[in-house]
Amino acid sequence: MTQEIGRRPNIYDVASAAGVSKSLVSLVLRGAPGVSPARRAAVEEAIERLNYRPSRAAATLAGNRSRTIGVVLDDYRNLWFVDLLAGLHDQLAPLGFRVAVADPSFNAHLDRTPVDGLMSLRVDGIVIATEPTEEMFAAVDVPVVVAGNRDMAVPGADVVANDDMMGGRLATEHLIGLGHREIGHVSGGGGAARLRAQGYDTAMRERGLRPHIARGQGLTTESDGYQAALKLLDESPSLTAIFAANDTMALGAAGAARDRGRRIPEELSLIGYDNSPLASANLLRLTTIDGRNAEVGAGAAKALLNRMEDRAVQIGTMLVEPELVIRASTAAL
Amino acid sequence: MTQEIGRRPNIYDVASAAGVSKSLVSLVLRGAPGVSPARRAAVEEAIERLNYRPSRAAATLAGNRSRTIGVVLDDYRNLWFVDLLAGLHDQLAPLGFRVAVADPSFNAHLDRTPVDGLMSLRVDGIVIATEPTEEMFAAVDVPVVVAGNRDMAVPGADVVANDDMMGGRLATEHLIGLGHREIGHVSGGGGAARLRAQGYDTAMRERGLRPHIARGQGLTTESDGYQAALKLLDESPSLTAIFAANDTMALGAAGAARDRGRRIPEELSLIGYDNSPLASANLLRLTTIDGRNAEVGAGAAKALLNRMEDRAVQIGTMLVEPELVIRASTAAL
DNA sequence: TCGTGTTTCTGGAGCGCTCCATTTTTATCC
DNA sequence: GGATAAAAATGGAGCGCTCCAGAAACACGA
Repeated sequence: MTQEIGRRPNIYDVASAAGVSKSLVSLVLRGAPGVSPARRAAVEEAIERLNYRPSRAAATLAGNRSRTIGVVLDDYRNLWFVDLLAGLHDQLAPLGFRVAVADPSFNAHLDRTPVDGLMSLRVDGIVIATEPTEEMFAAVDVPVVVAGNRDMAVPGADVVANDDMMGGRLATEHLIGLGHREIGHVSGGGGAARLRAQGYDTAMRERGLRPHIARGQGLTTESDGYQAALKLLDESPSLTAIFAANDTMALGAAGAARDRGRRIPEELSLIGYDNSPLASANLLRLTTIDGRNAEVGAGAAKALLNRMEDRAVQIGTMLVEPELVIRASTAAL
Repeated sequence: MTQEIGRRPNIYDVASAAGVSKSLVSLVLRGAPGVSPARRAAVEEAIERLNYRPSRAAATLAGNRSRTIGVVLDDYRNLWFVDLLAGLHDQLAPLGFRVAVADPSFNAHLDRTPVDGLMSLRVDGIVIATEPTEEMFAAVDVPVVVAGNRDMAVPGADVVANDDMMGGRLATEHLIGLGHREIGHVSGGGGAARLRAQGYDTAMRERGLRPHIARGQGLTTESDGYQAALKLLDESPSLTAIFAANDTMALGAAGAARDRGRRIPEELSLIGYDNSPLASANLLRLTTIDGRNAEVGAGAAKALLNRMEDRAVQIGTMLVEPELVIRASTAAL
């Protein structure tokens, strides 16, 4: 036994324990074809016996790639990303790729942007699931796709998103179809919110209805939704329905409705956006727009994979069609 | 210019651009003392000019440590982890450590447990913020702390958690103090829930009150809370208050109360646990127990740091005192 | 001016893998 | 059975850093 105690086993330890070369161990590790079943079994047995865990650092360094896709999130509290990650994961994991999320309150002491952190990890691709900024793209030479936001036309970066404008229209037309005419919109900061508002605005004007939009102080949090909805209800008491730019803001709007004594859906219809876990909560049973984030995630994965094979291929912008999910927060007037 | 195009700059490129040795660049990178200001500036300028991003893979491999702490989460939908991460981050980031979260729906294709993935990353420590299982500890030779769960007495692993039993008692005593006598408890799976139930049970029995505990089908989700609360309300209509094992289940319980026509807090007081972002939502204004997860995170970070310096030091179990946060979901009987 | 101590800087070795060219083994056919 | 092709296995080079021992530069008192 040449292995000293206290040292983590490496690929050579496994090789000698299995009676093969380190290269063969490497092949087994990567699931390469063309390894005889007998040797493969011997290597796997040795791995198990030694409790060997390959060093990703060494693999990344030697292979000049990490087989990891980085995801930049914005806020854990807004749960729209959960399905996005699931969609990414489902596509990527079978191909041996890992998904690494960059902490939203990212390691600012060490990097200027979350993307820096991912680049120093040598990720093979990046999904940006937050408002993109110019500086994020500064030092990136791997495929990038922006998910869920069509705001920024980044040369060379694909965009996969749900069609927010269509979703805004869908939500609004659902309410109009239920007989509502006085419909308010609770909006927030950011590109997706802007497009949703635009869809709302178009749908309203097409029917000759007057849009009422209130925007919260901050971005798209519950309290922003609460404040904006309060404003809407106070300034336009004749409103019979509210479309909120996302489910979290819809939760805020539901609070505002309760505080103004407006029962949902009897006295006020409410529709959200994202079909997040929150929307299915029994207290809300929120009618919402499902942006089909799992499919957005899957699309982002495919875009990345395409571009990793061939940098020239570009899908440009891919839009996923959103769907109306009717629950109990909207009712006929 | 010796740097070929198309290749990422490495430490040698920076060194020659700055007219120093690679070792000096390494020192600057790590913020080491004893580098003259002039050289430091030259190196930083070169880094900037070349858009250099150090390879963490190489640094990890060479240094035999990643300066990263891994966190194992269970479910992104249950937001109690948000403050925990913040607490960890605040302690660790100033010391140059990164925080890496292991995806809950972890890369099962590649690892047997989320911990495997972190070990192959060569993290310097691990925080387990989910139900620990035996196999998680199998191949781990770095400091581990279990956060938020006291269930498992793992030899050699510190435990930092809020005092769930005390919290359960606090919640129950708050309700008793408001005059409630018929108090139900909505519980869930997992060790923390068990302790909270125990605190509830003790507080009830001490006052000679009969405990009513309902447990959902699954673990601790909204729908588990909904079902359990429905059962409670239907089987014991005389209940005037419900203590839910966490805020997510309390959301479910609020739904059940609404569906049974019990207004909160007029006809039913409701108290949750965790003081998650959900609890402060205007619709709920949920009275809850704040487990002070940021402090739990900070404590976990300190425990890890201690043990990284000296493997023998052990804090054992550290309990953070929970606090009652009174909002609007509980009222005097 | 020179020695001595201190601060600053440097080159070499090596971390644990992957990739590639090459060698060895096995299978196939005449 | 031997030549040839295909499959399986191997050794060496090198990825980009950190760490360490030692060299160079500098400071200062005798």
